[in-house]
Amino acid sequence: MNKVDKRSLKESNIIDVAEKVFAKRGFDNTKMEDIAAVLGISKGTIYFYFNSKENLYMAITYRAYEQLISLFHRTIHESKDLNGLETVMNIMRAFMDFSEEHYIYGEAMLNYYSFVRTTGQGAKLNKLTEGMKDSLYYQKVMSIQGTPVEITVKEIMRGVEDGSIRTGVKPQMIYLNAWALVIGFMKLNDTAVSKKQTIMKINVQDWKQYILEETRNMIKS
Amino acid sequence: MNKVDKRSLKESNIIDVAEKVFAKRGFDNTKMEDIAAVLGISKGTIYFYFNSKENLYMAITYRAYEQLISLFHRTIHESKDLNGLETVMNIMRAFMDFSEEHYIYGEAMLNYYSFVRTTGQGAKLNKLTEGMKDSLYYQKVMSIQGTPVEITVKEIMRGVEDGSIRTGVKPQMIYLNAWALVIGFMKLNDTAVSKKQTIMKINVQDWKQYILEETRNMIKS
Amino acid sequence: MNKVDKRSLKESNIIDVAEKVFAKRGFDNTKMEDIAAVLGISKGTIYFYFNSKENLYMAITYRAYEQLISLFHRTIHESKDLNGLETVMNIMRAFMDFSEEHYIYGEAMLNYYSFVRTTGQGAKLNKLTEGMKDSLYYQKVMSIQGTPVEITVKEIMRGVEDGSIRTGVKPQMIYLNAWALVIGFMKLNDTAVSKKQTIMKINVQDWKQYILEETRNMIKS
Amino acid sequence: MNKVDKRSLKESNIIDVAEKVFAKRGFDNTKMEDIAAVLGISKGTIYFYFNSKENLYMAITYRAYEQLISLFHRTIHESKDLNGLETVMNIMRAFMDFSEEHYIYGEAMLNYYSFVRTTGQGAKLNKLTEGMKDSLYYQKVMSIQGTPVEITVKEIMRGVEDGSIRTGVKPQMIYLNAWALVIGFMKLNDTAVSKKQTIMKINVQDWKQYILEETRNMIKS
DNA sequence: GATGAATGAGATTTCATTCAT
DNA sequence: AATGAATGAAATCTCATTCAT
Repeated sequence: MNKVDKRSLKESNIIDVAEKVFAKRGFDNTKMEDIAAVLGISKGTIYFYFNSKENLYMAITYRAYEQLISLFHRTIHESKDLNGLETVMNIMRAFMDFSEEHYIYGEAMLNYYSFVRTTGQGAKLNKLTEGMKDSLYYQKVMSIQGTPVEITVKEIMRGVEDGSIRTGVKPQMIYLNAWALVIGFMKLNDTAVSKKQTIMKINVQDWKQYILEETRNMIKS
Repeated sequence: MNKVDKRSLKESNIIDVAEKVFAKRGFDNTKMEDIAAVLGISKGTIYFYFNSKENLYMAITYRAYEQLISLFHRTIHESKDLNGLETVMNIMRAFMDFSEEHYIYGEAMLNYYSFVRTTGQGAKLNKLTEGMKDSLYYQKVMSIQGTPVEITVKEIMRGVEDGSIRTGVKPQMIYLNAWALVIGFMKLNDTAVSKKQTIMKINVQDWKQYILEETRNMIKS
Repeated sequence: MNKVDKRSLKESNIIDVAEKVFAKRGFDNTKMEDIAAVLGISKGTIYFYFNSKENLYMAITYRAYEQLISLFHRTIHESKDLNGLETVMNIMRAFMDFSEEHYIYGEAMLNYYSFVRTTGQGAKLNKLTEGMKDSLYYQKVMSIQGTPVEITVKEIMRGVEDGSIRTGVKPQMIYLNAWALVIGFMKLNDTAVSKKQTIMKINVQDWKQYILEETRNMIKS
Repeated sequence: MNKVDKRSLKESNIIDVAEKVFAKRGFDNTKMEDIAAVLGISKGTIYFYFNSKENLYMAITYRAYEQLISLFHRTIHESKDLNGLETVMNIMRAFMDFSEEHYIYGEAMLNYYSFVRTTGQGAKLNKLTEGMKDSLYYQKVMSIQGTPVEITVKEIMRGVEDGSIRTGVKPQMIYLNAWALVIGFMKLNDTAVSKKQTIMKINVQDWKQYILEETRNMIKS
């Protein structure tokens, strides 16, 4: 294994662990020490690979986007024989599963999105600070952050063209709404800690099913 | 003014300010000092009225629920001549406006809900710690936290009875879904900091309108 | 004793100690902890009074200038019956004694001077950083830092007028030269640590005497 | 090129760069990494050639003395037809130019001198620690550190003998005084960073001239 | 009731140095 | 010889909380 591979393998290992620890304790309540301890290495080593806690978090964010994008691509590929509506529904189902499985990814992407949208307000409102913008990972995320919408919007438009999705609603609106639903589902379900099966006496899987069905009704032509 | 009134007036003043400061900077990034400074009093005084930062936050949470409940009651009262569907839609609209106006309340209620639901998992994901459960405000919130669902569910059932709302979906499911949508709207819109008018090229008010319309379609009979 | 007095007394106590510790170990090698330990208080308390290590150092610098100025004033006052030359010589002798007694003051003033003169070069070359400029003490020092030269120059001019000091050399040049000599004397003698009586087989007090005599020869008319 | 030559060439390269970096940022603010980066090599390599940061600094100190000595020798050689006074003045001028050109050398020599003179006081005022004394470079510097004085003193004595320099002042005193002036000039001018032309409204080159003239007056017979 | 001084337990980050390869 | 990953011992600074007055 060459140096580059070795390095990125190690980085990857660190992210693997950091992900879990951040997911369990939250960003502010996680100490670099905690992550290092789980890894069995020293704090210094983490700083050798990532230059700050924020940057490490940003690396996770990058991975979140990468994985989401690849998930979307895979889903689209697998749905290539289906019409636009079915494809979009498959994407949304995949998105929900993804959020359930990787709470931290959902969080990270939301965080990034808010940060970018509200930045320049001065203070440190987010876990992210202005200085973050110089980080390499920040840049990398910036470059791919728009992809999920783009590719989904494309499928929505395909659905409109093939007549499976209704006209009159902007594709972005559909995406936004779906994302909001995923976020609300994730937050109320709080998949970070609990694997509780019910919420307000409603079975979580039933709810998920309901969300998908209603979304379908909402967008189908 | 008697002692009790004087005390609760002062408490109220502190909450007023704390609310704004927490809303602007977030819980972790807000120092007790910051709040004291805005109030023009000393940190010690805040501790005299509230015993900890968490408890102060819990007081805000309590107020959030109080206000939401009173808003729901008021809305129901004003809709007493309308059918169930219209009433429920008015409640939801009120909820969305409320979240837009008081981001921190939305946050606080969500936080509380997650905490209660996931507690005992050992994690300190939430801002709230186990010790919090002994707090007076925690107890107070506990006692009213179920009210918004309850009264909304009642209206949904009225709608089912009067034929304006479709049958076959549990009222709780409807509430849950609406709440999820409100949360997603609030988080993506991030009304804490920005007053941006658009998001992903979508006009925020249009989106709100769309959410309400679609929710109506989803639940009407 | 009122609050203000109490506070400034405490500040003064801290400076007293910090001065000695910085003098003994140097700025970089002194930990805030060291100073706190000698004072028998906690680090936090020092940060309560001074906001940073740099600012504490700046407070010492301010005191250095204050004391030097008051020394110069006192010397001038005591020399009011003497001619300009004698007065200037008394000032210089006082300056040398001052540097011998308070090495750290000499250092601090030199540091400040260099910082101001060379600032804007970007990097952290000095113990002082750019951020320092916002510090209250920095401002205070800025406002009095020119005084020693000014009042000395005035006496030099008096000497020129009363015929005791030669013409043809700018008063600032005389001051600069004297200061350089004081610095060189201080640095080679290194009065921070040693109380050695000789240097290169030369008796330190003889050397001091020599410096003063030669300076007199240099400037007398 | 044999091994020894190759090694010392490499060492020399490292010193070349280290010199500049230390000069620009100061000892404490310079990281080994910085030096390695400029050299385009790894930190490990620097440690292969020098055993510690201090030792590297000591190597610079050694070079400083070497170069100063060779400069003095050269100057004396070139002044062999002049009398003692002129020779001594040429030495001093050379010394001043040297300090202006290589601030770090002036610093390093002063540092070493202070360290040797004040050592055993327990303090860690200096950049140098007690452990340093075992270093090879420390020993090497020790062996030549007295040379500049010695050879200058010899010229001063020649001046006394040929009648160009006044009697009654110990040659060491003259050297000490000149060195002090060079140090003061260097520190106030702070030639490490600024190339400012004036200081306190005095033109730096005029001041240098003044220092030399006055020194001449001080020592000539 | 109110103040603000004091605390102390961290948290992030830095960096000289070591060492396996 | 050279590398660069890894360490670990600090050091600065923060802030919720306490408490004497």
